[in-house]
Amino acid sequence: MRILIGEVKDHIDSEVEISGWAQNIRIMSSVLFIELRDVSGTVQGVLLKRGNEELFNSLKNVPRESIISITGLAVRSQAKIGYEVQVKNLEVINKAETPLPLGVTDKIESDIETRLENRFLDLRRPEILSIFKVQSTISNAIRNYFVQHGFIEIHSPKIVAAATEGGTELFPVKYFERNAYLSQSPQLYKEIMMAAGFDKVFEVAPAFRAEEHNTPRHINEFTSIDMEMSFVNDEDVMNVLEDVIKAAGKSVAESNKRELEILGVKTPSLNYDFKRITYSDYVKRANEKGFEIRDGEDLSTPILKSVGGDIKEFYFITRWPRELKPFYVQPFDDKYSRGFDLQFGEMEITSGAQRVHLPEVLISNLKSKGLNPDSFNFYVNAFRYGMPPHAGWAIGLERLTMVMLDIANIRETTLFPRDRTRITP
RNA sequence: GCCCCGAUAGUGUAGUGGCCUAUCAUCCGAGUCUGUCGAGCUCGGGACACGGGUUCAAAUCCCGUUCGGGGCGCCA
Repeated sequence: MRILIGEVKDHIDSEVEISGWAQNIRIMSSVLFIELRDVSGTVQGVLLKRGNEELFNSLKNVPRESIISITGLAVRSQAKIGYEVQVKNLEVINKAETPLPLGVTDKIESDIETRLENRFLDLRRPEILSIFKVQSTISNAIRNYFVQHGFIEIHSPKIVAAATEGGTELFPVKYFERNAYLSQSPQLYKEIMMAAGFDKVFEVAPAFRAEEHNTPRHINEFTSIDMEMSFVNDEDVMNVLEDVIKAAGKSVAESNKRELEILGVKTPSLNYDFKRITYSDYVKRANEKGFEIRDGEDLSTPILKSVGGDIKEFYFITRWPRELKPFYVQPFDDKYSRGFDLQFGEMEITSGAQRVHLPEVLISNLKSKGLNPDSFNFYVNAFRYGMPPHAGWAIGLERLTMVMLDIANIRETTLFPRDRTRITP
């Protein structure tokens, strides 16, 4: 029975079977060492030449990263980690070709381009694997939170007919004899679920944005963690969001000690109240820092970097001007809305809002954004026959992973990023 | 979409008009060495993105193409 390499330490002085990638084979005149790696770690196998000549000599032709299975005695030794496996039986299951397009254990760092082109090799590196182990913890912690709080998980369509918000470009797809688009957001559908009476829903799914952006924080397909709740306002869902982020941080701190160590990242400590800063206050701070921005203008990247750079923690920007937010965001007064963003420093992690629930407000908002309410009938109709007040938000999973692990490029927190020019692998 | 920068062995780099038959490391191959190390040592292998131009002479200067990185806009 194969055990994980990480479990070998629990089987000292007994026989173990381990399988994985031979990341390094060091051969001396009469003894050789094989470093074997699997998802749980690495261990060294030792083989003496005496009595094993044939096997010993055959290993001289086994390239790095070949798949090998070893059976042998786990013993304490002078190996760096304090124990090793004395090889009794060794099977070369699948030889790797040489040279590797990317050295898995080389001390030389490859460019992100080379790494993404050979992502399966890049992902073998413990640091890179650790990023995605942490990401798994984050999404599961958030999922658990929702499930424990009575949310219903939904799966909304990703092929849609209409734009969601107007602003963002969509990817067109051929849908038999008609034109359709890839969904940029489940926004309209999760609101319809409030009209359907589901009360609290969440969805973890891809979102597609056809913007030709070229930045370290945008990709064209990302994972959106969406939620929507009925009979609540913007403040309520901000509180839920704060709880959710803290639950994720706590879960990472508890279950990813080894990964954080490998990544050289401090355990996320979220033992503070997330500040609520109004948009207008943010504008004031920007002006104090020498930017010339009037109330009503969008917050530019340089402003977010400057003002947000002073706040190296999670915080909300609330009460955005109505004209900067989509039609479905509930007005606060004539000028401002009940829309908010969750930021970390300069980075927008979440966008949320209390939503419009009265059909006449929705229609007037659509018109004032230059959209035709008729083309949103499937959505507006849901508001005509009993739509509760509701609010919700959407987290960018890759961005949340970035800020939790202090990673600068979103491509690092995406398994196979889809950016302006990359659609393979 | 606009602006800036870049492309040299499998990988990461040095190179600033002749000293380039191109540096170093890693890697790959051959040999050597009973123990922890990023193991060592010896020998060998492998590259100037593509197309055009300037020049006696181009990896190096100019133009175009392709690809990549970054900034801005936009957003998660």
